[in-house]
Amino acid sequence: MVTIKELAEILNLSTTTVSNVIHGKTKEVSGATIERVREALDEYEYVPNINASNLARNKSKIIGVALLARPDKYPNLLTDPFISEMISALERTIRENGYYMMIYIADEIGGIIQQISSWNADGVILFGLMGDTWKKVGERYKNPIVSIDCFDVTERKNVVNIGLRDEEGAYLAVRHLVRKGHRRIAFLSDNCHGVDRERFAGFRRGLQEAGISFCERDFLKLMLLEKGAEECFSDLAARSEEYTAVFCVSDLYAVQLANAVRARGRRIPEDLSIIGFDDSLLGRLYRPAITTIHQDTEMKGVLAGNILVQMIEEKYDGEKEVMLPVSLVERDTVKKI
Amino acid sequence: MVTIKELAEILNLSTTTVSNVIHGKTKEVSGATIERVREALDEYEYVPNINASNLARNKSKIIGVALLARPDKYPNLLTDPFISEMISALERTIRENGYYMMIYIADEIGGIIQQISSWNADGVILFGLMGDTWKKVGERYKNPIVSIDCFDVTERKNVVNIGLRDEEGAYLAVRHLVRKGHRRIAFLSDNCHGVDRERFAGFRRGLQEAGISFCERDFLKLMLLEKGAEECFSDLAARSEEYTAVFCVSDLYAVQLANAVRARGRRIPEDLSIIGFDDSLLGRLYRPAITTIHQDTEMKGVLAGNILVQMIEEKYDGEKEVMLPVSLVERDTVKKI
DNA sequence: TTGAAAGCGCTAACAA
DNA sequence: TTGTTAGCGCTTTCAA
Repeated sequence: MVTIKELAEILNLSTTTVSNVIHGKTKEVSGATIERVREALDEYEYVPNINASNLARNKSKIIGVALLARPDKYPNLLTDPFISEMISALERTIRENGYYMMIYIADEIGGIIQQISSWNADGVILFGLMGDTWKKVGERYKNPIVSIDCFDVTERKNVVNIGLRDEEGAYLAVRHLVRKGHRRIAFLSDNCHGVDRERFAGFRRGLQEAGISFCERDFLKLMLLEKGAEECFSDLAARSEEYTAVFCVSDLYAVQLANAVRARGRRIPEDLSIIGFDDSLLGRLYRPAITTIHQDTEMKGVLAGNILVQMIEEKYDGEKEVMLPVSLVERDTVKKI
Repeated sequence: MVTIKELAEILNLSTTTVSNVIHGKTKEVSGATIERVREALDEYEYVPNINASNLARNKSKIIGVALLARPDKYPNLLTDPFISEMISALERTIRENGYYMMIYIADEIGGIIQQISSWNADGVILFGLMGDTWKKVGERYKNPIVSIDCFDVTERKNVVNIGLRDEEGAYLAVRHLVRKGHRRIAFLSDNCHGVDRERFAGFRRGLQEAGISFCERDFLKLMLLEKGAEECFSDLAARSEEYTAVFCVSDLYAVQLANAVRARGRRIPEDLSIIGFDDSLLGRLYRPAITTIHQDTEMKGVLAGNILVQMIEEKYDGEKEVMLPVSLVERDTVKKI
């Protein structure tokens, strides 16, 4: 692989000149020289060494995408339809902006920051953080950050959060169920933090508005870590028989619950109504198609990518927090009773 | 961020010594010095600059994962359940081996090689190449390559392919259908290259063995690019009425076909039997669960990652081609007639 | 057991 | 319009 220096020698030019035409800074280069350099670049198949460039510029063109893997979730994070839809959009956006994506997955944020700093990533997209994890990041990483679905965002400059009206989404779901005549409604999730806390709040508000009381057992909690997914859902399917409807915090869960319920010989939605969240590919393709709260997952990725690039290039002047809208998508898993 | 040089000054040592203890080359360093350096590393929160290290070592610890995006497929490659399962396994394997994954997606291989060379990736995983695309890569990229599902692999050293008994898989599928009494069987795919060519061959062999003739119209060809997915599948669902069973080259397609068929008021498997390929999450969660040809997608990713790392570290002494087995998974979309 | 110094390939301030 | 040169932070050979 030729280097700029070698090229310069071959052409009897300085590295500066060669470097300049490579980068299109040709205002002060004569047409003839440009031509000569271009030809040589082509002939010798010059390929820039990004590491060297990064080192010299103290930039990297890398956008780190950090996913916090909660061990109680599925081990294959990228397999989750919601995550993969978002990552896919993110990847495309990053690439189209001329940056490179590097994915970091770990179960604690410290290691991630380490690696991101090591690579000198120009910016970071953070996903799945919750609580005070924030502080650690803010202290140790000084480049722009876009977080997705985070809360309690710090006041730090250079941090933008892309969120969703989670509370409203869950509220809409419950309201829909209530309007369809349901009053015995359960909430299904694996935790009560982050977005799920918001969704739970919206769920409660929906019940309250309808004058329905809530007690702890109405929270169908998934213990994915302790038992397998299979058993978990089977247990909850049994418990769900006390209800006429259950609100699930994701389409993935909705589908799995539906299967477990059907495995017990009950029908969806005749015997149990189910409503999901996300409007992911899985829920759309499943039959009966999952009634759900739509969020524009792709938009989340695109926005996150674009905003981060703008921040990196110091062109961003939008809000510190962007809240994406939600909407109800009526499909086939909610029955009027 | 402290640098090694600064640390060396602070400690009144040379950069060599500091670097040595950082890398555990402590055979020739006194215990006291080791202690002092370690403490300083900690106190000043030293973070290595990987770019500088890469430049000096002429290595990168980057494994490039190149996906060729065929424009006639879905735009969001990572959204395909099969791809995302594999990438997920790959990511984990790469990470566990101490490497970093960089994804490159493009619709032509030239650009991908460029970028991979630019980053000086230690090795590459190639996915979805077909035909002579191979040659280009072999000529221009000299580090180890692991390809997944490729054919006509070059004789070049340093190239290993992870394949699948695709032909056998399709054959098993057809044999299963035949044993269940089916004789009017269609083949559904979007193309006839790469793995799909093999699967088609296995399909033909299965028919032949059963003394069933094949004519061109039995190839249900998806034209995803020209029309939307919706319309495509709707068309093919109509055409499928001439058959009692169709073999789909992926579970994703199987599910979509099933939906289109059901949208026409026909039932699966009562009116049409469907068999898929991959055994992906989607097919497992769908109801009726898709009868399919299992391939160990996760294993593909894990193997690809591990073998590539071994090649990079010059420890690989296995075959140039690894063929993973397939098996039939009977679920609920094939009826005996 | 420790250190000096060259060099990895590129950028950019400055000089000519 | 073009060239000189000093880094960027780290590794590694060779010398002390």
